[in-house]
Amino acid sequence: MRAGAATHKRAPMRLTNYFLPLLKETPSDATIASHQLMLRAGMVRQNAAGIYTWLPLGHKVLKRIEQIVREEQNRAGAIEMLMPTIQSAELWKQSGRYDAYGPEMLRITDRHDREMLFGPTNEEMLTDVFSSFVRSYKDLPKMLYHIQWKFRDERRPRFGVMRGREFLMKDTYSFDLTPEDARKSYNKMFVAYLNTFERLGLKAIPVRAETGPIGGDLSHEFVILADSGESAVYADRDLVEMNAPGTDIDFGGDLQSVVDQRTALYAAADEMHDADAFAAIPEDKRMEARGIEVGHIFYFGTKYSEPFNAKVQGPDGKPSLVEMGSYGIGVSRLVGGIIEASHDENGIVWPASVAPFGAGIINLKVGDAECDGVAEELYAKLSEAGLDPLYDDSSDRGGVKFSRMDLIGLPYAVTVGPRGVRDGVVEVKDRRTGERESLSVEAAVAKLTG
RNA sequence: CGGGAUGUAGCGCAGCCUGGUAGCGCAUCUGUUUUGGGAACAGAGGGUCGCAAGUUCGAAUCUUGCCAUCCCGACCA
Repeated sequence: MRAGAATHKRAPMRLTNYFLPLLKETPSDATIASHQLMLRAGMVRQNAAGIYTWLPLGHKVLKRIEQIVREEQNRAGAIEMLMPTIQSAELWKQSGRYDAYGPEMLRITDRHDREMLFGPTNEEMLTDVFSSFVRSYKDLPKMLYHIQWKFRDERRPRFGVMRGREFLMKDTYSFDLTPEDARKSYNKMFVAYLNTFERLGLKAIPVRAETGPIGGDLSHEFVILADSGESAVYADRDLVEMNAPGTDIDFGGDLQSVVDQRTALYAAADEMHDADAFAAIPEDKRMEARGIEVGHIFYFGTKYSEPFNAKVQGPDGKPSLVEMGSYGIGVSRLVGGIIEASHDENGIVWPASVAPFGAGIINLKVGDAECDGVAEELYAKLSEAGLDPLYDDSSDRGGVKFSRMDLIGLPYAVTVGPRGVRDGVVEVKDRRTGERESLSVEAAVAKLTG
């Protein structure tokens, strides 16, 4: 993306050339804030229950989130690839999940009447690919991931993109020789997730999750705190206030202490909640909140390596099944999740890291040579600094422009009007705080890019 | 999948009970005046009333079936 920015030139993003179909009134189908705001801000359009078209503004945010997720996976040593959306039923029969999955799986037959399905996840497929190439323990450990659309035919899709049927997900799969090594992979993802969510402007906490037949403590859900969250979360306040380890952490080093530091503190969702353990926390540290699950990591041992006979030869010459784990992040769900965690009565408040545009430029008197000149100058300088501004060059009235910028939630709005221009200033408004200040063009650019 | 509700213009809704020319607000288009927080006036366009059968001289309205969407619950990134 960085490299692309230098070579990928495009015309200035003027609102009059953009495709931003806003809604003034809230569609009656939407009941939670993120869904309402995504529809009103022209980010998505529903095509069927739980299936959405990503309009330009929503698409930009989706891609920015995806890119942050990608960068942190790469940093942790995971390797990107891409598997298909449509899978053959054969693989799923081999793992036994073709029958186990039930009606949530969208089943399709092709023209030759072969059984296919729209993948709800990719354990089978990747284990199959992996086992067909890897023979030696020397090829381990490996973490492979892809970011791909998936489909789960939910009984009841709802909450817009937060619980859609078609959704974009990042899923990583780890392959190790021993359970001890698998824990190291698990720890890498644990840390990568903390850093990822912090970069996304979110407060995400790892909560203990059900581990299934494998047992152990190697399963965590990452939840973000928001009033509209679907499940109750109980946690030690110290955990919530803890910062992410930071992207300069050494993924080649021992991460156990970093993980222990967090898992030692109480945090659980409804299903795993232990009232006694929670009561043991000092009262002022106890926190009950609502949470939205945005990530899930877990170790599942040889559950899939067994049916696919994914074995490697160890140093002792003996073949052994690979130890696996899988690690998901709901990328499209995060778009809604971030809005749930960050909005106000006027609209969305994007964290700068995922905002569709870095700033908005509002020209209050389009056609006035001086205003046009200052707005163009601002646009050029902010673009030059890589801020990717959106220039509102429409002939709408001021009030319309202001409320529109508030709705789409860009971090800053810079207003250029005849009054300010006369005095050599523009007005910079911080979307989050609402603070406004009059600054010279140079000072405004410095403030936004500094 | 159980329970509840709704489908009428792009969006939000009224009309249905009691059958008789399909309406309102916003948005859109034209014109004039406006223009620093969702402008005013004048005019215009836009609808197989979710679909299909039925009852009737006549159905948005009554009956039956189907489809779609949403809400609450149980389950999931």
